[in-house]
Amino acid sequence: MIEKAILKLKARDTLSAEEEDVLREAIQRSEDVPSDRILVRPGEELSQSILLLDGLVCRYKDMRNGERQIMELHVPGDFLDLHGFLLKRLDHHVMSLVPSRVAFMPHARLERISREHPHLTRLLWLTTLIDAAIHREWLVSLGRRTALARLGHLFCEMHARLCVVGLAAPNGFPLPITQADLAECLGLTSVHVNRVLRRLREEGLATFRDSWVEILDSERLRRIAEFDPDYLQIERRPR
Amino acid sequence: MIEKAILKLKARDTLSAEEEDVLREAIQRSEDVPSDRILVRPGEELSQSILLLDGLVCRYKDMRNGERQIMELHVPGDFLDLHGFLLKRLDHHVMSLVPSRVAFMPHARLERISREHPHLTRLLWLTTLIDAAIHREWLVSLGRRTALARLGHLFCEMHARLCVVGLAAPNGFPLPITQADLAECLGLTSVHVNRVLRRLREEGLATFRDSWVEILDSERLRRIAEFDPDYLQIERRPR
DNA sequence: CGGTTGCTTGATTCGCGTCAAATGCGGTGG
DNA sequence: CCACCGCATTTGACGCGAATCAAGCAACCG
Repeated sequence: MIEKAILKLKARDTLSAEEEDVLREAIQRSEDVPSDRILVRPGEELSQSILLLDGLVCRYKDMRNGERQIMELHVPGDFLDLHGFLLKRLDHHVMSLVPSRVAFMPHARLERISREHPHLTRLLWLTTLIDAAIHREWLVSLGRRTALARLGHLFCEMHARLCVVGLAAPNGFPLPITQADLAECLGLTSVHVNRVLRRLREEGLATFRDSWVEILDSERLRRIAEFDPDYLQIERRPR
Repeated sequence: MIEKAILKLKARDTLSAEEEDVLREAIQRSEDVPSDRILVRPGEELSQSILLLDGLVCRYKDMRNGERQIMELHVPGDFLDLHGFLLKRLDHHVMSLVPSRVAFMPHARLERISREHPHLTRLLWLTTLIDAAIHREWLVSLGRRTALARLGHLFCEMHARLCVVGLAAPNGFPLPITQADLAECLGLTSVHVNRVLRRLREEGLATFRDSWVEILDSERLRRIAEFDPDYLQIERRPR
């Protein structure tokens, strides 16, 4: 059930059989959620964290005028609100973008893991550090990259992350969201995202149709987007 | 020596005398560094983490064309690269913006803390989660706020964070950086930052002169910037 | 089928960038 | 003591990238 989360951890360090068991046992139950379901609201008191088993989920903040900024797209194997274990209240929304499947881990279990399994705790901590690294890379996108590079970078990132959990093809991956959703990730409008997608297509870099991203020229796309996957920490080493 | 770090933790949870001792003992030595000194380079193998005792330090990434994006400003009491404990290599630079004083904590000590002091470990983990929360708020700034609101939000954030460690006045705080540095935080140019600072001044919201930010109308500034301090988690509660 | 949602495209506007030059000021050395 | 320099700040003129406004189209669906 939580195989993708295990894959994600094993891409960063070795995981003992015992640690794997502890994780499996900490999962309480799983549940299907429809599209556009808000899973966590800002300020809500939390007593469990949510693991994404299948689907696509985002975290976002909204502004007074109704605009949104999506801060991360979550793929299967990601914890959606592991930071809620210590923050207790989130500063943002967590929402499904497509019908998804999630599982729950009570904070009491996480607390016990933090007492009894230091190495596993460090690995969980690590996953929140990778989230922060993704935030930082998005900061660079919003602050310094052109719209074309932003889109290209997002495509490269999602491809790399989906590869880790076995959900990407060699040159493409599913991305079942609208152009408006993309705009909310990238700090743009949907109209401009549409124009930039056309340019990516016309220049033979990538296409986005029928909820699928096809990367046509990976080499050139990475160069234009200045994509360097180091920040994703996809490297097995003792942590 | 590490009083400000203690203050920072105590603003989020209670810290036992024993935990405080453990922290003090884990500090190896301290050192003065001049302005503009690079403390950590991306990719460099790390074996210790750095705590900022005094001064001002930033983390940034740079682009091929020489532009920079600053991702966080660090105030005394902050760890500069606690995430390096598990990441082992950073994806960005850490650089002093003014003459500063830092202290070092070997990763071996952190590893031991993670084995022997679960609650203290959770508090250290928490500080990295607060860094991530700051990243998220900056994402909203760069993605959705106007230049005026970005500047206002940064001023509000720095004031709140400096208050925690006792370095702010009721309506102002030291900010010894250039307008060009501000621009690199905010995804703007120094020319535009200059114009927007003028507007903040003319509208009676805030001033920035002689390395000092004076907040003239806190109420209105917060409303314009849509600043809500919840994301900084300045609240004592069990973690 | 009428209504909704997402995509596409054109015309226009505007916030911020770019380029350039002037001003101010602390530091330095003759 | 003053000429000079380097750096940060300030201001103006102009240009560009993305937003805004608006309209048309295709697919889906109850």
